[in-house]
Amino acid sequence: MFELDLRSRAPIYEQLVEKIKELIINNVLKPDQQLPAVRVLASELTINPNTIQKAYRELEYREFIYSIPGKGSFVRPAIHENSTARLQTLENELSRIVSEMQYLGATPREIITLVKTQVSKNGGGSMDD
Amino acid sequence: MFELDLRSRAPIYEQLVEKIKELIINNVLKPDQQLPAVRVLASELTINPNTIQKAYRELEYREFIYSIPGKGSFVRPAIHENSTARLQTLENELSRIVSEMQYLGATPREIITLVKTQVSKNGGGSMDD
Amino acid sequence: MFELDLRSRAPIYEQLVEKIKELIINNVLKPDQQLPAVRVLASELTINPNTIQKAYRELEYREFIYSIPGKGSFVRPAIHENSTARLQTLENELSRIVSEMQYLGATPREIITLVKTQVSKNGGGSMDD
Amino acid sequence: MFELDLRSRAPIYEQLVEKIKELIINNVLKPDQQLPAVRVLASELTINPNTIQKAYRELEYREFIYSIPGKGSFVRPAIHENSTARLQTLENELSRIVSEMQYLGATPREIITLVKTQVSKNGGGSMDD
DNA sequence: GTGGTCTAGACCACA
DNA sequence: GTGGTCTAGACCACT
Repeated sequence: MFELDLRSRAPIYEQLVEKIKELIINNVLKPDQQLPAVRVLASELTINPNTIQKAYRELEYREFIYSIPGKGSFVRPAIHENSTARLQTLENELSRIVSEMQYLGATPREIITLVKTQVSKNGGGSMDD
Repeated sequence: MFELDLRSRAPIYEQLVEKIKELIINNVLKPDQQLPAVRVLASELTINPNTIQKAYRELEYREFIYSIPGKGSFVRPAIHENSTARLQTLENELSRIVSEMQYLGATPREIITLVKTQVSKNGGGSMDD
Repeated sequence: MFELDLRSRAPIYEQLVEKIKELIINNVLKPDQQLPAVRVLASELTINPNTIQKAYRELEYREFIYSIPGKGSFVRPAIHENSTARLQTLENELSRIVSEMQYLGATPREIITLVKTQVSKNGGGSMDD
Repeated sequence: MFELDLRSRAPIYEQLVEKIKELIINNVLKPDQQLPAVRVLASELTINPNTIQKAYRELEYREFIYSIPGKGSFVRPAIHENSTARLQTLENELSRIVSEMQYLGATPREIITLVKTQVSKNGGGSMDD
Protein backbone atom coordinates (compact mmCIF):
# COMPACT_ATOMS: atom_id res chain seq x y z
CA MET A 1 0.00 0.00 0.00
CA PHE A 2 2.79 2.41 0.87
CA GLU A 3 5.85 2.31 -1.31
CA LEU A 4 8.95 3.24 0.59
CA ASP A 5 12.34 3.90 -0.88
CA LEU A 6 14.71 2.29 1.58
CA ARG A 7 17.61 3.62 -0.49
CA SER A 8 16.53 7.20 -0.11
CA ARG A 9 18.48 9.36 2.28
CA ALA A 10 15.16 10.71 3.55
CA PRO A 11 14.32 9.10 6.90
CA ILE A 12 11.76 6.33 6.58
CA TYR A 13 9.39 7.98 9.04
CA GLU A 14 9.50 11.16 6.98
CA GLN A 15 8.66 9.25 3.82
CA LEU A 16 5.74 7.64 5.62
CA VAL A 17 4.47 11.02 6.78
CA GLU A 18 4.57 12.35 3.24
CA LYS A 19 2.90 9.30 1.75
CA ILE A 20 0.03 9.30 4.26
CA LYS A 21 -0.36 13.04 3.97
CA GLU A 22 -0.69 12.61 0.23
CA LEU A 23 -3.30 9.89 0.60
CA ILE A 24 -5.32 12.10 2.93
CA ILE A 25 -5.05 15.14 0.68
CA ASN A 26 -6.09 13.14 -2.35
CA ASN A 27 -9.02 11.73 -0.40
CA VAL A 28 -7.84 8.16 -0.71
CA LEU A 29 -7.95 7.99 3.05
CA LYS A 30 -11.35 9.48 3.98
CA PRO A 31 -12.09 11.65 7.00
CA ASP A 32 -12.39 9.65 10.23
CA GLN A 33 -11.19 6.54 8.48
CA GLN A 34 -8.97 4.43 10.68
CA LEU A 35 -5.33 4.10 9.78
CA PRO A 36 -3.64 0.71 9.90
CA ALA A 37 -2.50 -0.25 13.39
CA VAL A 38 1.12 0.46 14.11
CA ARG A 39 2.11 -3.18 14.46
CA VAL A 40 0.21 -4.28 11.39
CA LEU A 41 1.77 -1.63 9.21
CA ALA A 42 5.16 -2.35 10.70
CA SER A 43 5.00 -6.02 9.80
CA GLU A 44 3.57 -5.25 6.35
CA LEU A 45 6.40 -2.88 5.56
CA THR A 46 8.90 -4.92 7.54
CA ILE A 47 10.18 -1.90 9.36
CA ASN A 48 10.47 -1.07 13.02
CA PRO A 49 7.18 -0.26 14.82
CA ASN A 50 8.93 2.68 16.47
CA THR A 51 9.37 4.19 13.04
CA ILE A 52 5.63 3.93 12.31
CA GLN A 53 4.89 5.35 15.73
CA LYS A 54 7.11 8.31 15.00
CA ALA A 55 5.38 8.95 11.68
CA TYR A 56 1.92 8.84 13.29
CA ARG A 57 3.06 11.18 16.05
CA GLU A 58 4.34 13.59 13.44
CA LEU A 59 1.06 13.43 11.48
CA GLU A 60 -0.84 14.11 14.68
CA TYR A 61 1.33 17.11 15.40
CA ARG A 62 0.74 18.42 11.90
CA GLU A 63 -3.00 17.92 12.42
CA PHE A 64 -3.59 15.42 9.64
CA ILE A 65 -4.69 12.63 11.95
CA TYR A 66 -5.89 12.17 15.51
CA SER A 67 -5.24 9.28 17.83
CA ILE A 68 -7.50 7.77 20.43
CA PRO A 69 -5.51 5.84 22.98
CA GLY A 70 -6.54 2.22 22.90
CA LYS A 71 -8.54 2.56 19.71
CA GLY A 72 -6.17 3.72 17.01
CA SER A 73 -5.38 6.59 14.69
CA PHE A 74 -7.87 8.26 12.38
CA VAL A 75 -7.89 10.72 9.50
CA ARG A 76 -8.70 14.17 10.76
CA PRO A 77 -11.36 16.00 8.73
CA ALA A 78 -9.76 19.01 7.11
CA ILE A 79 -10.32 22.17 9.08
CA HIS A 80 -9.78 25.12 6.86
CA GLU A 81 -9.35 27.61 9.63
CA ASN A 82 -6.18 28.29 11.55
CA SER A 83 -4.32 27.08 8.53
CA THR A 84 -3.38 30.54 7.30
CA ALA A 85 0.11 30.04 8.68
CA ARG A 86 0.55 26.80 6.78
CA LEU A 87 -0.98 28.35 3.67
CA GLN A 88 1.45 31.21 3.92
CA THR A 89 4.33 28.77 4.11
CA LEU A 90 3.05 26.93 1.06
CA GLU A 91 2.65 30.18 -0.86
CA ASN A 92 6.25 31.04 -0.11
CA GLU A 93 7.42 27.63 -1.24
CA LEU A 94 5.38 27.98 -4.37
CA SER A 95 6.92 31.36 -5.15
CA ARG A 96 10.37 29.98 -4.58
CA ILE A 97 9.74 27.07 -6.91
CA VAL A 98 8.23 29.21 -9.62
CA SER A 99 11.24 31.52 -9.48
CA GLU A 100 13.66 28.65 -9.79
CA MET A 101 11.72 27.17 -12.69
CA GLN A 102 11.92 30.49 -14.52
CA TYR A 103 15.62 30.70 -13.72
CA LEU A 104 16.05 27.27 -15.31
CA GLY A 105 14.31 28.45 -18.44
CA ALA A 106 10.66 27.55 -17.95
CA THR A 107 8.41 30.15 -19.56
CA PRO A 108 5.53 31.82 -17.68
CA ARG A 109 3.09 30.16 -20.02
CA GLU A 110 4.46 26.71 -19.34
CA ILE A 111 4.30 27.25 -15.62
CA ILE A 112 0.77 28.60 -15.62
CA THR A 113 -0.41 25.76 -17.84
CA LEU A 114 1.13 23.31 -15.45
CA VAL A 115 -0.61 24.87 -12.47
CA LYS A 116 -3.95 25.02 -14.25
CA THR A 117 -3.72 21.35 -15.13
CA GLN A 118 -2.90 20.54 -11.55
CA VAL A 119 -5.70 22.53 -9.94
CA SER A 120 -8.32 21.15 -12.31
CA LYS A 121 -7.05 17.65 -11.57
CA ASN A 122 -7.86 18.19 -7.92
CA GLY A 123 -10.87 20.37 -8.57
CA GLY A 124 -12.49 17.50 -10.42
CA GLY A 125 -12.28 15.54 -7.18
CA SER A 126 -13.86 16.83 -4.02
CA MET A 127 -11.79 19.88 -3.20
CA ASP A 128 -13.74 22.78 -4.61
CA ASP A 129 -15.46 23.96 -1.43
CA MET B 1 23.14 40.21 4.71
CA PHE B 2 22.35 36.55 5.28
CA GLU B 3 20.01 35.71 8.08
CA LEU B 4 20.52 32.33 9.62
CA ASP B 5 18.33 30.49 12.08
CA LEU B 6 20.74 28.64 14.31
CA ARG B 7 17.87 26.94 16.11
CA SER B 8 16.41 25.52 12.92
CA ARG B 9 16.63 21.82 12.28
CA ALA B 10 18.05 22.58 8.86
CA PRO B 11 21.85 22.48 8.84
CA ILE B 12 23.51 25.87 8.73
CA TYR B 13 25.31 25.12 5.48
CA GLU B 14 22.02 24.08 3.88
CA GLN B 15 20.35 27.30 4.96
CA LEU B 16 23.23 29.21 3.46
CA VAL B 17 22.91 27.30 0.22
CA GLU B 18 19.23 28.18 -0.01
CA LYS B 19 19.77 31.83 0.83
CA ILE B 20 22.53 32.30 -1.71
CA LYS B 21 20.64 30.32 -4.34
CA GLU B 22 17.71 32.64 -3.83
CA LEU B 23 19.88 35.74 -4.19
CA ILE B 24 21.29 34.38 -7.42
CA ILE B 25 17.91 33.39 -8.84
CA ASN B 26 16.47 36.79 -8.00
CA ASN B 27 19.44 38.44 -9.64
CA VAL B 28 20.55 40.18 -6.45
CA LEU B 29 23.88 38.51 -6.94
CA LYS B 30 24.79 39.12 -10.58
CA PRO B 31 26.61 36.71 -12.89
CA ASP B 32 30.35 36.54 -12.27
CA GLN B 33 29.98 38.71 -9.19
CA GLN B 34 32.34 37.65 -6.43
CA LEU B 35 30.84 36.13 -3.31
CA PRO B 36 32.17 37.08 0.10
CA ALA B 37 35.40 35.27 0.89
CA VAL B 38 34.98 32.15 3.01
CA ARG B 39 36.75 33.60 6.01
CA VAL B 40 35.07 36.98 5.74
CA LEU B 41 31.60 35.50 5.65
CA ALA B 42 32.53 33.13 8.44
CA SER B 43 33.55 35.93 10.74
CA GLU B 44 30.54 38.04 9.78
CA LEU B 45 28.13 35.24 10.56
CA THR B 46 30.31 34.01 13.44
CA ILE B 47 30.27 30.48 12.16
CA ASN B 48 33.11 28.20 11.22
CA PRO B 49 34.87 28.75 7.86
CA ASN B 50 34.52 25.05 7.11
CA THR B 51 30.77 25.41 7.25
CA ILE B 52 30.83 28.23 4.73
CA GLN B 53 33.08 26.27 2.49
CA LYS B 54 30.75 23.30 2.64
CA ALA B 55 27.91 25.58 1.51
CA TYR B 56 30.01 27.00 -1.32
CA ARG B 57 31.03 23.57 -2.48
CA GLU B 58 27.41 22.48 -2.45
CA LEU B 59 26.49 25.49 -4.57
CA GLU B 60 29.29 24.58 -6.92
CA TYR B 61 27.98 21.05 -7.34
CA ARG B 62 24.54 22.45 -8.02
CA GLU B 63 26.08 24.76 -10.63
CA PHE B 64 25.08 28.05 -9.07
CA ILE B 65 28.59 29.29 -8.43
CA TYR B 66 32.16 28.46 -9.38
CA SER B 67 35.21 28.69 -7.16
CA ILE B 68 38.76 29.35 -8.25
CA PRO B 69 41.34 28.38 -5.65
CA GLY B 70 43.36 31.41 -4.75
CA LYS B 71 40.98 33.86 -6.38
CA GLY B 72 37.52 33.51 -4.92
CA SER B 73 34.02 32.24 -5.52
CA PHE B 74 31.76 33.72 -8.18
CA VAL B 75 28.18 33.57 -9.40
CA ARG B 76 27.87 31.20 -12.30
CA PRO B 77 26.01 32.67 -15.27
CA ALA B 78 22.86 30.63 -15.89
CA ILE B 79 23.07 28.52 -19.01
CA HIS B 80 21.48 25.43 -17.59
CA GLU B 81 20.31 23.57 -20.63
CA ASN B 82 20.58 20.10 -19.22
CA SER B 83 18.47 20.82 -16.20
CA THR B 84 15.41 18.85 -17.26
CA ALA B 85 15.89 16.53 -14.31
CA ARG B 86 15.87 19.45 -11.90
CA LEU B 87 12.86 20.97 -13.66
CA GLN B 88 11.01 17.68 -13.31
CA THR B 89 11.73 17.66 -9.58
CA LEU B 90 10.44 21.20 -9.28
CA GLU B 91 7.28 20.36 -11.21
CA ASN B 92 6.58 17.52 -8.82
CA GLU B 93 7.12 19.76 -5.82
CA LEU B 94 4.83 22.31 -7.37
CA SER B 95 2.06 19.76 -7.88
CA ARG B 96 2.40 18.59 -4.31
CA ILE B 97 2.17 22.12 -2.98
CA VAL B 98 -0.80 23.04 -5.13
CA SER B 99 -2.64 19.95 -3.93
CA GLU B 100 -2.01 20.77 -0.30
CA MET B 101 -3.08 24.37 -0.81
CA GLN B 102 -6.36 23.21 -2.29
CA TYR B 103 -6.79 20.80 0.60
CA LEU B 104 -6.37 23.70 2.99
CA GLY B 105 -9.10 25.61 1.18
CA ALA B 106 -7.32 27.69 -1.41
CA THR B 107 -9.42 28.03 -4.55
CA PRO B 108 -8.04 27.33 -8.03
CA ARG B 109 -8.53 31.01 -8.86
CA GLU B 110 -6.49 32.15 -5.88
CA ILE B 111 -3.69 29.78 -6.69
CA ILE B 112 -3.53 30.71 -10.35
CA THR B 113 -3.59 34.40 -9.50
CA LEU B 114 -0.73 33.87 -7.10
CA VAL B 115 1.33 32.09 -9.72
CA LYS B 116 0.59 34.71 -12.35
CA THR B 117 1.70 37.45 -9.99
CA GLN B 118 4.87 35.56 -9.27
CA VAL B 119 5.86 34.85 -12.86
CA SER B 120 5.23 38.42 -13.92
CA LYS B 121 7.31 39.62 -10.98
CA ASN B 122 10.29 37.75 -12.38
CA GLY B 123 9.36 38.30 -16.00
CA GLY B 124 9.13 42.04 -15.41
CA GLY B 125 12.59 41.96 -13.87
CA SER B 126 15.51 40.58 -15.82
CA MET B 127 14.60 36.94 -16.20
CA ASP B 128 13.23 36.94 -19.72
CA ASP B 129 16.31 35.69 -21.51
CA MET C 1 42.33 -3.08 1.12
CA PHE C 2 42.82 0.48 -0.07
CA GLU C 3 46.36 1.63 -0.61
CA LEU C 4 46.93 5.33 -0.13
CA ASP C 5 49.95 7.40 -0.98
CA LEU C 6 50.15 9.96 1.76
CA ARG C 7 53.06 11.68 0.05
CA SER C 8 51.16 12.17 -3.19
CA ARG C 9 50.08 15.64 -4.23
CA ALA C 10 46.59 14.27 -4.77
CA PRO C 11 44.37 14.81 -1.73
CA ILE C 12 43.72 11.71 0.32
CA TYR C 13 39.98 11.92 -0.18
CA GLU C 14 40.46 12.15 -3.95
CA GLN C 15 42.68 9.09 -3.95
CA LEU C 16 40.03 7.25 -2.01
CA VAL C 17 37.37 8.33 -4.48
CA GLU C 18 39.41 6.98 -7.37
CA LYS C 19 40.20 3.71 -5.64
CA ILE C 20 36.62 3.01 -4.70
CA LYS C 21 35.35 4.10 -8.10
CA GLU C 22 37.73 1.61 -9.66
CA LEU C 23 36.56 -1.20 -7.39
CA ILE C 24 32.96 -0.45 -8.33
CA ILE C 25 33.67 -0.23 -12.04
CA ASN C 26 35.57 -3.49 -11.97
CA ASN C 27 32.73 -5.10 -10.09
CA VAL C 28 34.86 -5.92 -7.08
CA LEU C 29 32.34 -4.03 -5.03
CA LYS C 30 28.95 -5.33 -6.14
CA PRO C 31 25.74 -3.30 -6.51
CA ASP C 32 24.06 -2.58 -3.18
CA GLN C 33 27.00 -3.99 -1.31
CA GLN C 34 27.76 -2.06 1.86
CA LEU C 35 30.96 -0.08 1.99
CA PRO C 36 33.05 -0.05 5.14
CA ALA C 37 31.61 2.26 7.77
CA VAL C 38 33.18 5.69 7.87
CA ARG C 39 34.76 5.20 11.26
CA VAL C 40 35.91 1.67 10.54
CA LEU C 41 37.67 2.65 7.34
CA ALA C 42 39.12 5.69 9.08
CA SER C 43 40.70 3.64 11.80
CA GLU C 44 41.92 1.01 9.33
CA LEU C 45 43.63 3.61 7.19
CA THR C 46 44.53 5.70 10.22
CA ILE C 47 43.11 8.83 8.69
CA ASN C 48 40.42 11.14 9.94
CA PRO C 49 36.76 10.08 9.64
CA ASN C 50 35.93 13.45 8.11
CA THR C 51 38.26 12.68 5.25
CA ILE C 52 36.54 9.37 4.58
CA GLN C 53 33.18 11.05 4.72
CA LYS C 54 34.31 13.66 2.24
CA ALA C 55 35.30 10.87 -0.14
CA TYR C 56 31.98 9.10 0.34
CA ARG C 57 30.05 12.27 -0.26
CA GLU C 58 32.03 12.90 -3.40
CA LEU C 59 31.21 9.41 -4.62
CA GLU C 60 27.59 10.08 -3.86
CA TYR C 61 27.60 13.25 -5.96
CA ARG C 62 29.20 11.33 -8.77
CA GLU C 63 26.48 8.69 -8.43
CA PHE C 64 28.71 5.74 -7.64
CA ILE C 65 27.32 5.12 -4.18
CA TYR C 66 24.40 6.13 -2.00
CA SER C 67 24.44 6.77 1.72
CA ILE C 68 21.58 6.31 4.11
CA PRO C 69 22.06 8.14 7.39
CA GLY C 70 21.97 5.66 10.20
CA LYS C 71 22.32 2.63 7.95
CA GLY C 72 25.46 2.89 5.91
CA SER C 73 26.87 3.58 2.45
CA PHE C 74 26.22 1.26 -0.46
CA VAL C 75 27.29 0.70 -4.05
CA ARG C 76 24.83 2.28 -6.42
CA PRO C 77 23.69 -0.01 -9.21
CA ALA C 78 24.78 1.44 -12.54
CA ILE C 79 21.90 2.77 -14.56
CA HIS C 80 23.63 5.86 -15.81
CA GLU C 81 21.64 6.82 -18.83
CA ASN C 82 22.20 10.54 -18.64
CA SER C 83 25.95 10.28 -18.54
CA THR C 84 26.63 11.57 -22.03
CA ALA C 85 28.48 14.54 -20.54
CA ARG C 86 30.78 12.27 -18.58
CA LEU C 87 31.27 10.04 -21.61
CA GLN C 88 32.26 13.06 -23.67
CA THR C 89 34.84 14.01 -21.07
CA LEU C 90 36.25 10.51 -21.11
CA GLU C 91 36.42 10.49 -24.90
CA ASN C 92 38.44 13.70 -24.82
CA GLU C 93 40.79 12.28 -22.22
CA LEU C 94 41.17 9.17 -24.32
CA SER C 95 42.06 11.20 -27.41
CA ARG C 96 44.62 13.17 -25.46
CA ILE C 97 46.24 10.04 -24.10
CA VAL C 98 46.33 8.28 -27.45
CA SER C 99 48.00 11.34 -28.99
CA GLU C 100 50.64 11.43 -26.31
CA MET C 101 51.29 7.71 -26.61
CA GLN C 102 51.86 8.10 -30.35
CA TYR C 103 54.15 11.03 -29.65
CA LEU C 104 56.18 8.79 -27.35
CA GLY C 105 56.51 6.22 -30.09
CA ALA C 106 53.63 3.84 -29.59
CA THR C 107 52.37 2.53 -32.92
CA PRO C 108 48.68 2.57 -33.89
CA ARG C 109 48.69 -1.21 -33.88
CA GLU C 110 50.08 -1.40 -30.35
CA ILE C 111 47.51 1.05 -29.08
CA ILE C 112 44.57 -0.65 -30.73
CA THR C 113 45.71 -4.03 -29.48
CA LEU C 114 45.93 -2.61 -25.98
CA VAL C 115 42.42 -1.23 -26.16
CA LYS C 116 41.02 -4.45 -27.60
CA THR C 117 42.60 -6.44 -24.79
CA GLN C 118 41.13 -4.06 -22.27
CA VAL C 119 37.57 -4.05 -23.61
CA SER C 120 37.49 -7.84 -23.87
CA LYS C 121 38.81 -8.07 -20.30
CA ASN C 122 35.76 -6.20 -19.11
CA GLY C 123 33.40 -7.67 -21.67
CA GLY C 124 34.44 -11.17 -20.73
CA GLY C 125 33.71 -10.37 -17.10
CA SER C 126 30.28 -9.22 -16.05
CA MET C 127 29.98 -5.88 -17.80
CA ASP C 128 27.93 -6.87 -20.79
CA ASP C 129 24.57 -5.66 -19.56
CA MET D 1 47.31 31.85 -29.32
CA PHE D 2 46.66 30.08 -26.04
CA GLU D 3 43.13 30.06 -24.80
CA LEU D 4 42.97 29.97 -21.03
CA ASP D 5 39.86 29.40 -18.98
CA LEU D 6 40.26 31.78 -16.09
CA ARG D 7 37.07 30.38 -14.59
CA SER D 8 38.41 26.88 -14.44
CA ARG D 9 39.49 25.56 -11.08
CA ALA D 10 42.56 24.15 -12.77
CA PRO D 11 45.58 26.36 -11.97
CA ILE D 12 46.50 28.65 -14.80
CA TYR D 13 50.05 27.35 -14.99
CA GLU D 14 48.70 23.82 -15.30
CA GLN D 15 46.41 24.84 -18.15
CA LEU D 16 49.38 26.44 -19.87
CA VAL D 17 51.44 23.29 -19.49
CA GLU D 18 48.67 21.21 -21.04
CA LYS D 19 48.12 23.62 -23.91
CA ILE D 20 51.79 23.83 -24.81
CA LYS D 21 52.24 20.09 -24.44
CA GLU D 22 49.37 19.62 -26.85
CA LEU D 23 50.87 22.02 -29.39
CA ILE D 24 54.17 20.16 -29.21
CA ILE D 25 52.55 16.75 -29.53
CA ASN D 26 50.50 17.87 -32.50
CA ASN D 27 53.61 19.31 -34.10
CA VAL D 28 52.26 22.84 -34.16
CA LEU D 29 55.34 23.83 -32.22
CA LYS D 30 58.23 22.20 -34.09
CA PRO D 31 61.35 20.68 -32.51
CA ASP D 32 63.91 23.32 -31.45
CA GLN D 33 61.44 26.09 -32.18
CA GLN D 34 61.67 28.90 -29.65
CA LEU D 35 58.79 29.45 -27.29
CA PRO D 36 57.51 32.97 -26.66
CA ALA D 37 59.56 34.82 -24.05
CA VAL D 38 58.11 34.74 -20.58
CA ARG D 39 57.40 38.45 -20.40
CA VAL D 40 55.92 38.61 -23.88
CA LEU D 41 53.55 35.74 -23.21
CA ALA D 42 52.68 37.18 -19.82
CA SER D 43 51.62 40.50 -21.28
CA GLU D 44 49.76 38.82 -24.13
CA LEU D 45 47.76 36.67 -21.77
CA THR D 46 47.66 39.41 -19.14
CA ILE D 47 48.73 37.05 -16.43
CA ASN D 48 51.60 37.09 -14.00
CA PRO D 49 55.07 36.31 -15.46
CA ASN D 50 55.70 34.07 -12.48
CA THR D 51 52.85 31.89 -13.67
CA ILE D 52 54.40 31.52 -17.12
CA GLN D 53 57.75 30.83 -15.52
CA LYS D 54 56.21 28.07 -13.46
CA ALA D 55 54.62 26.50 -16.54
CA TYR D 56 57.91 26.53 -18.44
CA ARG D 57 59.74 25.03 -15.48
CA GLU D 58 57.16 22.27 -15.34
CA LEU D 59 57.49 21.58 -19.07
CA GLU D 60 61.24 21.40 -18.69
CA TYR D 61 60.90 18.94 -15.85
CA ARG D 62 58.56 16.83 -17.95
CA GLU D 63 61.12 16.98 -20.79
CA PHE D 64 58.95 18.67 -23.36
CA ILE D 65 61.14 21.76 -23.63
CA TYR D 66 64.65 22.86 -22.74
CA SER D 67 65.84 26.27 -21.61
CA ILE D 68 69.08 28.01 -22.36
CA PRO D 69 69.76 30.72 -19.79
CA GLY D 70 69.87 34.07 -21.49
CA LYS D 71 68.49 32.77 -24.77
CA GLY D 72 65.08 31.34 -24.11
CA SER D 73 63.06 28.14 -24.07
CA PHE D 74 62.84 25.70 -26.96
CA VAL D 75 60.82 22.68 -27.98
CA ARG D 76 62.69 19.52 -27.14
CA PRO D 77 62.82 16.98 -29.96
CA ALA D 78 60.91 13.89 -28.88
CA ILE D 79 63.19 11.22 -27.51
CA HIS D 80 61.43 7.92 -27.63
CA GLU D 81 63.68 6.19 -25.17
CA ASN D 82 63.47 6.35 -21.42
CA SER D 83 59.83 7.08 -21.86
CA THR D 84 58.70 3.59 -21.01
CA ALA D 85 57.73 4.79 -17.56
CA ARG D 86 55.58 7.53 -18.99
CA LEU D 87 54.14 5.15 -21.56
CA GLN D 88 53.26 2.73 -18.80
CA THR D 89 51.46 5.50 -16.95
CA LEU D 90 49.53 6.41 -20.06
CA GLU D 91 48.59 2.80 -20.69
CA ASN D 92 47.20 2.57 -17.19
CA GLU D 93 45.22 5.75 -17.64
CA LEU D 94 43.92 4.44 -20.93
CA SER D 95 42.79 1.19 -19.33
CA ARG D 96 41.08 3.09 -16.56
CA ILE D 97 39.22 5.29 -19.02
CA VAL D 98 38.17 2.42 -21.24
CA SER D 99 36.81 0.59 -18.18
CA GLU D 100 34.81 3.59 -17.08
CA MET D 101 33.42 4.13 -20.57
CA GLN D 102 32.23 0.53 -20.65
CA TYR D 103 30.74 0.96 -17.18
CA LEU D 104 28.83 3.95 -18.49
CA GLY D 105 27.44 1.90 -21.33
CA ALA D 106 29.85 2.42 -24.21
CA THR D 107 30.16 -0.73 -26.31
CA PRO D 108 33.54 -2.26 -27.20
CA ARG D 109 32.87 -1.51 -30.84
CA GLU D 110 32.23 2.16 -30.16
CA ILE D 111 35.40 2.46 -28.12
CA ILE D 112 37.59 0.73 -30.66
CA THR D 113 36.17 2.81 -33.49
CA LEU D 114 36.92 5.92 -31.50
CA VAL D 115 40.50 4.89 -30.90
CA LYS D 116 41.02 3.93 -34.53
CA THR D 117 39.75 7.29 -35.67
CA GLN D 118 42.08 8.99 -33.24
CA VAL D 119 45.24 7.08 -34.17
CA SER D 120 44.67 7.56 -37.88
CA LYS D 121 44.13 11.26 -37.28
CA ASN D 122 47.62 11.48 -35.82
CA GLY D 123 49.06 8.82 -38.09
CA GLY D 124 48.12 10.91 -41.10
CA GLY D 125 50.33 13.63 -39.66
CA SER D 126 53.97 12.97 -38.87
CA MET D 127 53.79 10.48 -36.06
CA ASP D 128 54.17 7.12 -37.72
CA ASP D 129 57.88 6.59 -37.15
C1' DG E 1 26.11 1.72 15.52
C1' DT E 2 25.25 4.47 11.34
C1' DG E 3 26.00 8.85 8.56
C1' DG E 4 25.86 13.88 9.21
C1' DT E 5 27.01 18.43 11.17
C1' DC E 6 29.96 21.65 13.34
C1' DT E 7 33.98 23.76 15.62
C1' DA E 8 38.80 25.01 16.36
C1' DG E 9 42.82 25.35 14.55
C1' DA E 10 46.81 24.05 11.35
C1' DC E 11 48.99 23.91 6.85
C1' DC E 12 49.33 24.17 1.66
C1' DA E 13 49.19 25.91 -3.21
C1' DC E 14 48.06 29.58 -6.23
C1' DA E 15 48.27 34.51 -7.82
C1' DG F 1 44.98 37.27 0.19
C1' DT F 2 42.22 33.22 -1.83
C1' DG F 3 40.11 28.44 -1.69
C1' DG F 4 41.32 23.69 -0.31
C1' DT F 5 42.79 19.90 2.75
C1' DC F 6 43.22 17.61 7.04
C1' DT F 7 42.96 16.57 12.01
C1' DA F 8 40.87 16.08 16.61
C1' DG F 9 37.11 15.82 18.91
C1' DA F 10 32.08 16.87 20.10
C1' DC F 11 27.20 16.27 19.31
C1' DC F 12 22.88 14.86 16.82
C1' DA F 13 19.23 12.04 14.40
C1' DC F 14 17.77 7.66 12.77
C1' DT F 15 17.28 2.54 13.36
